[in-house]
Amino acid sequence: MPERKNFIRDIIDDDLKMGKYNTVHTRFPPEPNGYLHIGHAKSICLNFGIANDYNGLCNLRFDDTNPTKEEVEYVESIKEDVRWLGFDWGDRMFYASDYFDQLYEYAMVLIKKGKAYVDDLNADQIREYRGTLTEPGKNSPYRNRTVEENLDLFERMCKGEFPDGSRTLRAKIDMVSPNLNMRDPVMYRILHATHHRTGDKWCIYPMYDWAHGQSDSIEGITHSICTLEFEDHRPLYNWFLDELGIHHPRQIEFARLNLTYTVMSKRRLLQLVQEGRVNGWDDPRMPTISGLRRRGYTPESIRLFADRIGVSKADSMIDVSVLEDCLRADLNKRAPRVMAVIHPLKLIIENYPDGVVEELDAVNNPEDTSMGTRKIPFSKVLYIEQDDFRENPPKKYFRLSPGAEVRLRYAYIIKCVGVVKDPKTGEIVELRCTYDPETKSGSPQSARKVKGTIHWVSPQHAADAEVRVYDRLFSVKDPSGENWSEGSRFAGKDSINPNSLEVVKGCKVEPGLAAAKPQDRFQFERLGYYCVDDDSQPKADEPLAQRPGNLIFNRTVTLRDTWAKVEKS
RNA sequence: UGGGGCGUAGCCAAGUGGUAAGGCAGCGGCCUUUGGAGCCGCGAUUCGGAGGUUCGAGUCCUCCCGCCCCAGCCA
Repeated sequence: MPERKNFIRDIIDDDLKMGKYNTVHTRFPPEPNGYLHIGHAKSICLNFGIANDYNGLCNLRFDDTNPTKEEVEYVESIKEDVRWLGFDWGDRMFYASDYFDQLYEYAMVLIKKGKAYVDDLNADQIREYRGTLTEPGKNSPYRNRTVEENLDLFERMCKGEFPDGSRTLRAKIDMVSPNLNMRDPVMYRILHATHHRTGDKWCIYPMYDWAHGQSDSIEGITHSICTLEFEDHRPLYNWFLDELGIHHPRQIEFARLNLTYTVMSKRRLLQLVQEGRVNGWDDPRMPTISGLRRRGYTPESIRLFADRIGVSKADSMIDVSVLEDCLRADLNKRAPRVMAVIHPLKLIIENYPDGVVEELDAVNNPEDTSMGTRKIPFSKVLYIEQDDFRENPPKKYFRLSPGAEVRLRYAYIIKCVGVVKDPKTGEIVELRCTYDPETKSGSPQSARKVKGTIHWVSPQHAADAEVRVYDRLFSVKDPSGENWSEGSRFAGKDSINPNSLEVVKGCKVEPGLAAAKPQDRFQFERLGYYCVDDDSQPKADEPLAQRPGNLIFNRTVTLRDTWAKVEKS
């Protein structure tokens, strides 16, 4: 299989060669406190991808050490997203909470070794004692309690004898270490909170730093891949593992993903949801996996993206165009072509007989002829895209204009012979055209050169649809740099794109689309890729055929539009 | 100004002492019944900078500059 080389694989190759490990076992360890986003997808593809390529295994583990922020809704969504992306954790779905008992035993080991102590300092005092980046910390007055006293106090913490925040269990390391993580980090805090899995069994909960490395160790992880900000924590994880004398995974850090015109922190995404900036975690404008899915992205396109962007330790900001191109590359090969008119303009073919309907042949996918052909109805009255007509065409405009000829895709060559306007508003309401009967698609005369080809739909046969035209959520490249503080109304500072969603009703799509189901993806010829939104789902008691006006498409991504570029310049 | 990282084209990213891959974006052209797709061509005398080692340096050494992360009882 094609392996993408990167520094992580180099390290693994080396470890394998040196015999440090003889298998590869990775894990994807999300905290169930929000929905997964495209940045997590990078990590998922990395971890599961490496496991696959090295014939190893990858676990799914929920790092659920903070019951105040975690919910089952999130664990369900995470499982769905990982599965949807195409990865399988087999029977290896774990929770850090599975290890709470073991972690407690490990803590006892450290206490008995004199390497951990119960501290009575409160949060503020701990901060004061910690020192700063440039000043050393100082020892807590409780640092030298006896093992017996620590054992007793820790057991009582666990039994619930003390209120939240009153005491902690701390590792006894080095209060003057230049690495703040080594200044006697907190291992346990008292939290009388109900955990989504362990209920009220515990009222002390392990800190991430205390749980993570040991969880990896317990699972026999060989390569613990995480993001850059944990680089400073590695010495601490190593210290715990060494003091405990247990299996030692190798931690490797990589740079997290940043994408232009969006944000990638769960905190910001949560804020967007809570402030009603978007319609939930799966809003098609969100960079969440569920949002991308609803938008019409495919798992293949996301995996391709992960592959293309690579992995390194350099902070980076990937242009969304890379993501969009991955999608186009995938959908171009697979999406059935279809004709749809989003902003209809009526067109009458004056010399076409009344009442006649022709069934024309159309190719379902020129990139894949095995997808066959279909029939589409053609008649005297048609709709075309408003943008495909200009009364005063600019230079190089290949479409329809007064006196000009254009090809109707799969049909005939027509010529515009008249423009009908609303006498009051001056708005163009109808085009009068003539067609050349000799130019029917496939006939010898149809080979005639015409500048442009446009798409169309026969309204008397068409299905009605609503189209949700999505654009980027933010209008600035790096919205994380904006002021997100409460009350700052960052939307008012032009950082949120006011046109990120345009709902267009009264669109006409070719008749076959009436049978489309949610999540089906199509290419609307000459426009872009669209997918059927979940809102199209008929009510439970409503037959699929009867959902007038309830066919909703999301614009996933536009086609490359070289004309748009030309016109702009 | 403590500690940990990172600097190769507009954005990513290969490169592991032997003469700068690839992708996206951009720009030309060809082709086309999607202004789609496809195809062809164009960009780094130079790798943050300056010195040094070497026959030879993006790769090794020294110094300097810039950017990111760390002072949660979050993860």
